[in-house]
Amino acid sequence: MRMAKGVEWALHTLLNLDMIGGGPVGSGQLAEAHGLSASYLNKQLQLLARAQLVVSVPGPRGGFRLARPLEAITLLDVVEAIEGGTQLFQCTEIRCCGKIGELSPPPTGVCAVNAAMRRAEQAWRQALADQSLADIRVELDGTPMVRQIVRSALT
Amino acid sequence: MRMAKGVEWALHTLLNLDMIGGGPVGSGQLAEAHGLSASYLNKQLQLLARAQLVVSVPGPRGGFRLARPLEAITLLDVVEAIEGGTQLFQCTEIRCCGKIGELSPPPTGVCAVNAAMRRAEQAWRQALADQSLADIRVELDGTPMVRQIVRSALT
DNA sequence: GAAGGTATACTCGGATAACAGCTGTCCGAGTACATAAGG
DNA sequence: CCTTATGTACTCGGACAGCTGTTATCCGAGTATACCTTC
Repeated sequence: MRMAKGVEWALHTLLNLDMIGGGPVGSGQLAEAHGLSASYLNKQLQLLARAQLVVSVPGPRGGFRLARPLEAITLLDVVEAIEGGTQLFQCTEIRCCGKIGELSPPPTGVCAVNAAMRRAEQAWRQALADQSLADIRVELDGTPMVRQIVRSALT
Repeated sequence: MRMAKGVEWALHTLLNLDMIGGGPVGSGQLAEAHGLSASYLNKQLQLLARAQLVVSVPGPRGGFRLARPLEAITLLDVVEAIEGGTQLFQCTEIRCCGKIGELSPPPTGVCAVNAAMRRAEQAWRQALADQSLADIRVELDGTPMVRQIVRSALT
């Protein structure tokens, strides 16, 4: 079980978009900034656009720009935009199959195993929702001249 | 991103092993209990045996039995036994690649994005570690005659 | 009748294919700009 | 000189292969049991 690489790409790219500020930036430039595949990064940016985290501008001088300030974008927003809203643990209801399933009466409540796993997953989602990209930007600002580097790399 | 199906199989199977109690049960019987593939469940049980959650008994009348009471088995134990101890978010250090990587000085601390994702993952692992299989058994005991059904299905 | 050896059947254990989803790439649709022609 | 039509180049957007990891299966190694032979 591993998170899609696109999540990492999206997070760094969103931070770069904020560092630049202003007009839209093409996926090609954003990819060169970190040595990524432009086409595949574009795919991830399309997912972010569908989730309304960025807005896409077609045509020359087009590209992507942030749809909201970083304060209004949580880690959960990005993860769900890239990965989709699916659950980590997907209950197959095997309690209803096989000999035990045949001998048991039709279950009424939620599977106890599923409930326990969802509780843990909920803690994860909550921790993701509690951190915004602005919080990460604060840590990044500790390193010197980040903004200048990003701006010179993306122009 | 989806958790391996084997985690669900392992959790239900561990609970069944406790309901039965006593002697070892073969993977074939455990698989029939929920209509699973015996060979593949056996693979998962081998992973549980390596993690010392169950002990395997070879030969006829052999099988698997719990190595510890359910109180001493957490959800995290099972997840890590099946999935391995790998992180959900694996940082590729793309901050060191591309134009930004070339222009930036060699980074000293941990990547801020990675740190934030690990914090959330830590919350998940903690929530998994806080729940033992005995807690799930308590919920299961609410449903009537679970033990009799499991025992009659596994004999 | 008892002891020992042997064959057997049943289990785990690991090595081997089949499938799905992530990863990466390509080409078409659409748009803003630049250019050139006409009034 | 200003306006307008047109061509062009650059962008997003979605459709198309490749590859890693999960899912599923099969066969060999090892052992307790049952049986048969022998004393």
